[in-house]
Amino acid sequence: MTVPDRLPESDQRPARAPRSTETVYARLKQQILDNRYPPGAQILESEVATELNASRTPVREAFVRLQQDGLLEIVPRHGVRISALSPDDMREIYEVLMSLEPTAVELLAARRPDRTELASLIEACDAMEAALQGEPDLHAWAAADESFHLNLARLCGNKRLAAMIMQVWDQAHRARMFTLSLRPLPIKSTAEHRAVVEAILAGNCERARDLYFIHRKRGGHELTAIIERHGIQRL
Amino acid sequence: MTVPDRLPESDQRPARAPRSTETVYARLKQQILDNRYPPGAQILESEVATELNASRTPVREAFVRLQQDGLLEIVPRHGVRISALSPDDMREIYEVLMSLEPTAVELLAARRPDRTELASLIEACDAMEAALQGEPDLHAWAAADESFHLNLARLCGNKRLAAMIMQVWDQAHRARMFTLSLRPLPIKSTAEHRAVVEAILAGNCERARDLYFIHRKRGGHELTAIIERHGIQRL
DNA sequence: GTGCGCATCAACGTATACGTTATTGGACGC
DNA sequence: GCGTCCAATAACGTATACGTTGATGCGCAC
Repeated sequence: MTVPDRLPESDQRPARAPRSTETVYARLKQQILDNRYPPGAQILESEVATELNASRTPVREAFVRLQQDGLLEIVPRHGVRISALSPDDMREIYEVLMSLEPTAVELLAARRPDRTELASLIEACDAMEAALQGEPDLHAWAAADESFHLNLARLCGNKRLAAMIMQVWDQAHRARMFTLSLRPLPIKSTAEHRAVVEAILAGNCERARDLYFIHRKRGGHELTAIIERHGIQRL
Repeated sequence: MTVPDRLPESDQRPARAPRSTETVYARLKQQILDNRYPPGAQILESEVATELNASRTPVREAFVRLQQDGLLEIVPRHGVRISALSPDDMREIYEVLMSLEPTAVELLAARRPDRTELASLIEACDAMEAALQGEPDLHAWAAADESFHLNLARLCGNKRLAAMIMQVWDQAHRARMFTLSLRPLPIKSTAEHRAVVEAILAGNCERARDLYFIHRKRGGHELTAIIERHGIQRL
């Protein structure tokens, strides 16, 4: 162990060979989110390794990261199991989001951003509205919704907060996709997003926070209602 | 026929061999929190491996987990560097805690727990008060403080929320220890903890949440004031 | 037919080997 | 003297080998 006098400056390197671990992690995560590995599925290290043309070592490393992301569980000597969300898990996730996301909105609003800085949010609102014009395109709407929330997290100026929001957001991704066609048309939700952006632009932190909290709370209620109505136990 | 979950308490059956990865992770984490590896320090996989009598494989796995905990950074081809907290990191951490911990208090209060359920919190309050009687024992106080907050996270009934609180709490551990002797005697802080417990017992969710928020906010201000006053850039 | 026990095996957990890359020190030229 | 280039080396990233463990299936006893 050495303690350098100065921290090494973060110089940008020209080109860096992409690490296998990174590829495996990204692709596995994508496949889990896309439901290609359904919840409850058991996966073997060697299967993934051969499928992704890698050895078990980077696969294991990716598994460890995905476990901390809450997307799978490593069961010793049994391989890994893709996490399934119970209704109770959904409650937890929405409680966390109801805490973190309004805070993110408040922090963002307090910085008094102009329209330029909020471009990604405004575009997402536009895209949500466009997706509901005429024949509704629910997947386009969901993509815009996701973009809105991820950009909100990014813009809040707190990397830890952003990372935490994205983490639980990813955990709930499959559930959102699943309930997408079961919920009422998200017209109100779309309007709420727009209202939050306007409140931020108006510099009204309190209002932005409250609007967002209500939005999140309603979304959570809608989701849990669907889950209960359909008696879904695992997703 | 199902096998009992728990092994017999007598040591007739040897306990399941703990995995090396787990040991390495736990010991490394402890050493980082105890400041045995100071912030900014560069560590080599092979050093840790020989020191802990393990091979590089479990060490790498522990590194990956510790990186996601935010306690170190893996710099490709350069080993790992123990994370150093900037004043900005402290801001981030306290913003997160100011969001999550009041939520945890509110959730706990909403469950209307009795004194028995809150025993660990009450004991922590007692311990904090005891540590300030006569000659103040700051380390004992800090341990009780830590116990209070971790138990609060545990009791709130939301595992994800608890894990997130503990994660950032650990990140700030060294900073708290460092500033322990620089801050005023935590008499007020101790009283605030007690007040929160009383509000929870009284079933007053709003009050419990608000009290806690104020407590956390004051703690954050104290810490940042110390950091600024001493011109600390990295800790 | 049922249940217990042993053997076989599959998959993991860990160790180690190998190739790659970035750094460092020295030599050479200016 | 100083800067540049090259070679040696250290450390990582990945692959692979090895031992361990829990599971599965078959046979035998009852």
